[in-house]
Amino acid sequence: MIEPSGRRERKKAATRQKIADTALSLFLERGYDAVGIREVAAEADVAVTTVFAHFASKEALVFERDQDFEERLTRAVTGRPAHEPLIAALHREVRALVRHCTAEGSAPVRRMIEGSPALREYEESMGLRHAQALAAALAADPHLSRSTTACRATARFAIDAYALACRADDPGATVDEVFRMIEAAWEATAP
Amino acid sequence: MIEPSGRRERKKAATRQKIADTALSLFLERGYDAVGIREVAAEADVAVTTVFAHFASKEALVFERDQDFEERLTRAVTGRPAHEPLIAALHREVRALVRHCTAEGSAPVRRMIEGSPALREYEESMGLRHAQALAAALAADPHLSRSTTACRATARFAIDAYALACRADDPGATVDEVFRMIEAAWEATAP
DNA sequence: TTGTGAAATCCTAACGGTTAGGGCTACCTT
DNA sequence: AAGGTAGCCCTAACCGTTAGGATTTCACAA
Repeated sequence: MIEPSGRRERKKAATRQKIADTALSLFLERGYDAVGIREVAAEADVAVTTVFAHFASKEALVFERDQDFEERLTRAVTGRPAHEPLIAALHREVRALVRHCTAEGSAPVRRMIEGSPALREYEESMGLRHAQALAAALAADPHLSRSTTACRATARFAIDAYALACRADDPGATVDEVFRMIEAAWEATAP
Repeated sequence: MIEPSGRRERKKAATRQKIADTALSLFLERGYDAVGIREVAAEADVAVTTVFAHFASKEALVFERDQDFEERLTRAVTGRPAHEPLIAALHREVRALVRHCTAEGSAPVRRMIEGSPALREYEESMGLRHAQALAAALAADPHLSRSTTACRATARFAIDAYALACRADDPGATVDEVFRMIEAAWEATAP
């Protein structure tokens, strides 16, 4: 449990970042399917096994920030101001996440994801994991005495809102509309 | 566009069924990951390429009835009695589907699915496809003048209900509870 | 009946993601 | 300064999947 202090950690992080950057730029340049793992490794000047030491799969190279996403989502619940209603906090955070993923610079990445079934599928299954984490956060909140089922359903609904909005013509409006539905669903579970 | 009359169709269906049956029984016997496609093919006495002529992937061998599922779901909407409210019809159908998948004999299959990340992921992405089909059916219903977003969200919520219920301790109660939420969400979108 | 086209199947070889095995080097700790 | 180990490397392989092209089997019409 000791925190190793320095160079090794930095080098590891640098290697990871270099792999992710190299991969993304190759993917964007020539297409996700057209670039192989062996090629990514060669271009990043590491061994294939090193790539898989840092990323669990080829798809994971594209969703480097996965971890952040989940943390932001759960923190939006656990760390919200004492008086703020749950759904409002969730709504705000999901809106921010959607803005992030529909921002100017993200368009080519989004196009790439939509263009590859493997990536779409992977993104969905990430959403699943995030929904589970969120459901756990909801269930742990002492201010919300709701059933496990209500927590799980609400968590999935929130992820649905995100997924729908990222692909919608008007992402902002979509988030708002779906959250009006979620609000009603949540109210319906009040004890 | 001619309907070929008989033997060829029957033989093809028989081959398909034999492959699916062989695969499922091998998977249940020795574990999904421990059985390779080459082995399934050998045991079913067909070529590997024939397996893939009938099933798009190894996972698809397990979800043979995929097509039925989607049809039942959309038909529950498009074919409901003229007076029956949408959510009630959906609720009824999802409850039936859940009962089907939590029935006595399905337990080993469920266990196998839950035990393999690849299968869980595949099932989720099937759900996605079904949600899209369902959303299209909702959008096409002339009696429900709701926004595209409302239709898409409701479709995903319904699939969520199914997914949650299949894994819940009390599947029936879970379906009912989540559908109370969906009902409220749907009402909130009334024009 | 037989010839013809097409569908279903087969075989082989390969491709691409992924992992096991085992070894080397550089860093951290003591 | 020495030992231990984390991070990295190489090679060879496994497994799902597909391309290519040959072969069989059936449906249908001449």
